[in-house]
Amino acid sequence: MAPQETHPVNPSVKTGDFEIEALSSQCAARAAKLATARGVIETPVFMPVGTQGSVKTISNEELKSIGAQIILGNSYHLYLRPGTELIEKAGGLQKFIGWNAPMLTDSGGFQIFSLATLRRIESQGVQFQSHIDGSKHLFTPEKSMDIQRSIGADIIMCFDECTPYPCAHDYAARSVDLSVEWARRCKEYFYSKENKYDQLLFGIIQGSVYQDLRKDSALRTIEIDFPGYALGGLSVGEPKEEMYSVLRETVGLLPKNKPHYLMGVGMPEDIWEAVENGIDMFDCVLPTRNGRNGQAFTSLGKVNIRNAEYVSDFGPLDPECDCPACKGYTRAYLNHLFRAQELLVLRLLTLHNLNFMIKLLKVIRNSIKSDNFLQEKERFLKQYRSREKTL
RNA sequence: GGGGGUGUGGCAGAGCGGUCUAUUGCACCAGACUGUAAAUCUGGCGGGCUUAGCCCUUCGGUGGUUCAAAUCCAUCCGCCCCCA
Repeated sequence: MAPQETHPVNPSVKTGDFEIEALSSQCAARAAKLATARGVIETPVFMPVGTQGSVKTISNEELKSIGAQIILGNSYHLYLRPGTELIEKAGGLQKFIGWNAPMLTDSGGFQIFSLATLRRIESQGVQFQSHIDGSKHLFTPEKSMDIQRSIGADIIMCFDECTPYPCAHDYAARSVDLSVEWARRCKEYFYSKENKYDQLLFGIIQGSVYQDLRKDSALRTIEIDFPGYALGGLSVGEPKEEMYSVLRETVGLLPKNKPHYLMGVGMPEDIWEAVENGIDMFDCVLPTRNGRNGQAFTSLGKVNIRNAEYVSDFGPLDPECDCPACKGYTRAYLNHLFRAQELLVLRLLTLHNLNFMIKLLKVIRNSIKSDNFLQEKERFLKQYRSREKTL
């Protein structure tokens, strides 16, 4: 394969184009195509998370084989290791890891939440103490832009503060001010330099679970103007109803002709709910992390493959699934592998879960195009919840 | 034949007079995980009940000493090591 000399944008498609193919007549769901420098993404889409430049346990070929269109990387983690210098030397992250398709990087904003004990928010940015060696690193909006420019993903995110749950209203309000100001700085700084990889910079809406703050954040972020908008600070521990209620009130405020990305979500039921309200893009660690922890998402609900009930269950993990784990192996064997701590099971469950999510989004997309989204949602959820344990 | 050691809950292994249903690890049984500090974490793990508590039964067997024994004594049974 010949190395790419410049960014491989297809000259016939303008990066950032968001072509809506179908709108549901029943709700705000839509099916669309988003053009990025390294390819067009069909939405709604699920994006596997590969924090350190790798979707844990899964090869690029396998990702392709299950239909992954775009994967995530993370600024904080990749900046610490292997470092932006090396990634630049390699010709960008995609070349470095051998993924010749779209990528998106998170800004480090989530680490403000997840590494709360290892950082301090200051006026200019956030002082992180490396979880690897304890060294200190100041992340500013400008720094995050520099990192993400070096990494070179097709979609990059504004540096924001992902607030925790619960979060007091006045804190959340000040945090919205901060994230809006940072978004302004991100945009200004990012476009002050050459956009070498033709990257798309998305803005992020915050405001915790408060509708007034969400609205304020949305309007002010839209005012700055980005090619795409994300909802952040959700699925951080709040009750589902809180998240759903924010979705109902906030997604409608976003420009209809631009992609809507719900960060960090999620569970199958959350994804239906979000698409119904107009979300186009999702990322979540659940398929990969839960897979490694023995939990599979199946058409019949969640399955903890470690459990005793599967010791001699010689059926497939998910009878409706066509993934390698379901086609070639039994629940009993997967259970055995998990008990014996054989690494194969981590790969098989991860592959299955990712396949499940990607296929789910395909089903959702098709249901929008055939305009029976709500019926499909009901059908899916009924089956998905059919074996839920009732007490 | 002589000498020494040891037997604890599924396994390994602490405890060596009261605070012991008995540390810990493994195994086992469940649960959690949502822009990844995660192949991780949490809970349970003798029996029963009116289950944030109460009752009963456990530390090879038996019998003692003691107000009180997994812990001390005697004896029986089993296992291990060294010398001959």
